[in-house]
Amino acid sequence: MHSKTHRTFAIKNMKRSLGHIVYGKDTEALAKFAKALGHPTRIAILKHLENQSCCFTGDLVDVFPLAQSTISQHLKELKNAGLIQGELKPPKIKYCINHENWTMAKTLFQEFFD
Amino acid sequence: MHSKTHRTFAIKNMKRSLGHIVYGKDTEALAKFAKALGHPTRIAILKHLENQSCCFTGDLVDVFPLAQSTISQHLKELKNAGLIQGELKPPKIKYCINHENWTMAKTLFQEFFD
DNA sequence: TTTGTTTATCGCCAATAGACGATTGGTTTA
DNA sequence: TAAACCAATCGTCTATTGGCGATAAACAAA
Repeated sequence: MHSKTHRTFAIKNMKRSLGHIVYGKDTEALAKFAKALGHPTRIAILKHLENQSCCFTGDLVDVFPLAQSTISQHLKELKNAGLIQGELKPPKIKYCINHENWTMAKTLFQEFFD
Repeated sequence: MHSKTHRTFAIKNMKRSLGHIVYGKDTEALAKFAKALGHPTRIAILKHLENQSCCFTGDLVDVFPLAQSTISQHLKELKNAGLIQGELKPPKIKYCINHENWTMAKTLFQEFFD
């Protein structure tokens, strides 16, 4: 019944995390965005995208002293968080800010900081 | 000379990360704040602090279904990021938002999102 | 001084993250 | 078809994170 990845616990120790805690939707969403922003390379990539409006993976490989696979990995995480989107522009892939989610993130941070 | 925690590399493979990349101050700062916000429990703790204005570790242990040591760890990370500060109020410790850095973070996110 | 209360730290473990090189897959162009 | 190009994915490695219980440290009160 329990997920194999989590320990069981004695009843008298209840209150301990059973798997994981569920937070409000906004809390989860904000944490997800923040996590994606929690690496300087990804911040830098996004700043670059804001200037260029769009760009290709190859451009970034030239800009940052990182392996192509590493850049690709960061782009994947930004995409998973919904902050960017990739458009097939053969033979390249054009990455742009996802403005809808960008606005959502902006609003969430705004509200959070009052 | 190199930190032991980083590989060396062949000269012909230059362009690879020598230890780590140095980004602009704002980029680093923003990533650091974002990283601290990158866990829903820490978001929830901060929201709680915003409401309460201040609180003790013990209060949080009652609010969240997490071990005292886990809460303490999250508080430590928030403190390291500068988002909160602890005031000795024996025998307890009162945690509050660090308003100076809070404002700095707010501004950085604001600027980042345009 | 001893006891109780509160919080931080330690040690451990599983899971995740971040970096790399190498390989694969898809699309053009020769 | 073959060759070239670009980006994603795979496999591996190390470091970090997040959780826990147990222990230590700090201080108040008895």
